[in-house]
Amino acid sequence: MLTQLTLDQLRILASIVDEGSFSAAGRRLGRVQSAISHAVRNLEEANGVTLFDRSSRRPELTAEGRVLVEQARRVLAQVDTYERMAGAMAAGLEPQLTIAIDPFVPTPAVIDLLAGLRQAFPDIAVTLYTEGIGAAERRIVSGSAIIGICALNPFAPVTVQAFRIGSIDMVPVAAKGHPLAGKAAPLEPEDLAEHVQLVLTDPLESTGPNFNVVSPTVWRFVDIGRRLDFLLGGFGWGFMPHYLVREHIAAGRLFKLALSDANVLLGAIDVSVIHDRSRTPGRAAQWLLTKMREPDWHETFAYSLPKSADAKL
Amino acid sequence: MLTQLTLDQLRILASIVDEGSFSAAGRRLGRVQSAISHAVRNLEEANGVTLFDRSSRRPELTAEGRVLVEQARRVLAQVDTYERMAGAMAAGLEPQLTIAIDPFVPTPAVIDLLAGLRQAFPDIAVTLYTEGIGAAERRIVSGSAIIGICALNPFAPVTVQAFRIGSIDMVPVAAKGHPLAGKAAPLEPEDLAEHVQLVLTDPLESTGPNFNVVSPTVWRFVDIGRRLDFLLGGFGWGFMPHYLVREHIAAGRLFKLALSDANVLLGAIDVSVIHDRSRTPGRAAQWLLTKMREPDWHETFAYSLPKSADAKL
DNA sequence: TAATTTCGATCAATAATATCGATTATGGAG
DNA sequence: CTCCATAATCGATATTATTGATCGAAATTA
Repeated sequence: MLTQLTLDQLRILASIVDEGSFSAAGRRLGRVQSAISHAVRNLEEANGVTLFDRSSRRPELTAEGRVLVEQARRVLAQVDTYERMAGAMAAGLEPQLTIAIDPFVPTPAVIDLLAGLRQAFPDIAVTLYTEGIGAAERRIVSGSAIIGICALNPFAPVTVQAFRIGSIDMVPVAAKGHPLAGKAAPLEPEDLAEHVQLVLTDPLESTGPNFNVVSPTVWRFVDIGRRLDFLLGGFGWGFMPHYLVREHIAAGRLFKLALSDANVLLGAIDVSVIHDRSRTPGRAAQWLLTKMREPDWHETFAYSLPKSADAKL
Repeated sequence: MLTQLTLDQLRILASIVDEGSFSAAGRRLGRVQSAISHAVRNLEEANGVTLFDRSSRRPELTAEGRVLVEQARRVLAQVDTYERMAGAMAAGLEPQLTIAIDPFVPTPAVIDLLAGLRQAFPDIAVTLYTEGIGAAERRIVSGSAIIGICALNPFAPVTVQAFRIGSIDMVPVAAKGHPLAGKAAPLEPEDLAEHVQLVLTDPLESTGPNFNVVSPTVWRFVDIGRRLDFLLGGFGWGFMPHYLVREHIAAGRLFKLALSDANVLLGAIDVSVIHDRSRTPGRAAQWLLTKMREPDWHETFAYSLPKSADAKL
C-alpha cells in the first residue's frame, strides 16, 4: 500500500454522512459495523483530523469533517467518471473522438450537434480542431481526426467518404470607405483588377490554386476572423460567408459587391461531413454521421444560416 | 474491499506514464517490478480495458489508456487536494472561513484581498455572504460568519471588535427627468418632503430607524442594485455610494443633488472590518485581519473608490 | 423507572490480497 | 549473435481488511 488514504475510506465516509450512522452505512455497503468503524478510524489517523464527534447518539460531522466530506465527494465523482469512461470503452466505445472543422462552418449547428453527442455519450473525450482552410480534410486523410466538417476538395483521395450536409452562401464584400463599395453596376474583372482581394488560404498550400480568386493582387489569410478585421478596415475586398457578415452589411459597415457573372465562380460552398472509409468509425462517430445525415439536422444547419432569399438581397 | 479500483493502482498508472516503464515506476515508488506489473493487471481487469501495449520494448499506452491516464490524474489531483486540506487542518488551520460583506462595500478591494488569501492558504474553503445591509454584522454576532466587512452599527454588542479600514462617499442623486434633478440651489427639507426617497434597508429590521432618511415618504430596498434601477427609472431620489453612480452622473443619467447642510446627515459611511472578540479567529482569519490593518491595504481600498476631490464635485 | 433497542468502540480470529524474490521469456541495441 | 533491460509468472510471506462477538453509552418504549 502506497498511501494511508484509500478510496474505500472515502466511500465509507460519504455513505455515513448520507445514511446518518456507521451501522446504517455498513448495511448499505454490505459490511459489518466494525469494519466501518475501523475504516473511519484509519481515515482519521491517516491525516490526523477527527471527522466525527461521537459524543452524542448519532455521529456528527466536525467542522473539519464537513469540509472534507465535500472534497471526498469530489474525489469519488472523478473516480466515478473514470469507471464510466472505462466501462464505455470496454463496451466498444472509442476512447476519443476527434473532429476537424473548417473555419467557415457556422458554430451554432456544431454546438447543437455536440450537445446531442454529449447527451448520448456523456463521458467520451472530444477534441475539436478548427484550423486553416483545408486542414480538416488533411486531418482525415492523415488519420489525426475521425470526422471532418468541411468543404470537399474535388481532388480528395478516394478513401475519403463524403456526404453533403448543406451549403454556405458566399458574398463578395468591401468596407464602407472602399472604392468598390459605391459602384452599383455589375463589376467586371477589370474593375476588380486594381484592388486587393483578401483570400482565405490553406496554410500549408499557400502557393496552390484557390477558388474564387479574381483579383491579380491577393492577400492571403489563414484566420477568417483576422481577414474580416482587414475587410472592415478597408484593406481590400473578398468573399465572406454571408452569415458572418450579415450584421455588418445591415449596419452599413460592409457593402455587398455586385459582380458580373464572369467573376462569380462560387456563389456558395458545399459543406460535407467526411471520414476515412478505410478506418471504421467507432460508435460515437457513427452516431454523429447518422445524425448529420438526417434531413432534420440539415434543417438545423440551414437554420443557423441566413435564409437564401436574404442572401440574394 | 468495496471496489476493484484502488488509488494505488491509479498512482502506479500515472507513475508508469511519467517514468516510461514498469520497472522505473517501481523504483520511484519503492516497489519491486512484479508488484507494479500485478497492479496494472488488476487495474486492467477491473474495467476490462487494456491500458498498455506491451509488444514492444517499452510499454506504450493504448488509445484507451491515454484517455484514462488523464482521468486518473484528475482523480489523483482531487485526492491531493483532500490530503492538503486535511493536512492544513491538522496543523491548526480553520477548515472554513466565512466572510460577510455589506452590499455597498466595493468589490475590487475585496477581490484583491481574497486573491492574496488564496495565495497564502490555497486550500481553505471560503464562503462569502453578501446580503442586505446589516446582515454582515448580524452574522458576526450570531457566529455564522467569522469576519465582516461592513458599516459599524453604533449599537453593536461589545464583543464585536471593529477596525476602521476606510470610508465610502455617499451622494444624493436623482434621475435625469426627476423634478429635483434640475434645481441648482441648495435643497431644503421642505423641497424633499414632496418626493419619494429610496432607502437601503436592513431586511430584518425594516421598521427600525435608518440613517440618512430625510423624506417622509420612503421606499425601502434590500438590494442595492435593484434600488439603483429604480433611481435610474426616476422613481425617487436617494443616497448612493459615489463609486456606484459615478459613471451614471458622468453620462448624465443621474444628477447629484445639492442638499442644504440641514439635510446631509452622513456624507460618507465608515467601513470597518469586524469579528467576534469571544471566538478566536483561525490562522487564515488572522491573516485577513492583519492584512486589512496595513496602511498599504487601506490605500488599495481607497483606490477602488473615486478620489475624494472627485466626490466633492 | 426498567427494559429494550440502537449505536460505536474494541479485540482476536480469519479471509483477502498486496508485496516480495526468483525465474523465464522477449525485444532492441551493439 | 550476445547482452541488457524489461515484463510476466508463480509460490511464499507479510500486510491489511473483514468478520463476529462483546461492551458500555445513549435514546426509545413500556
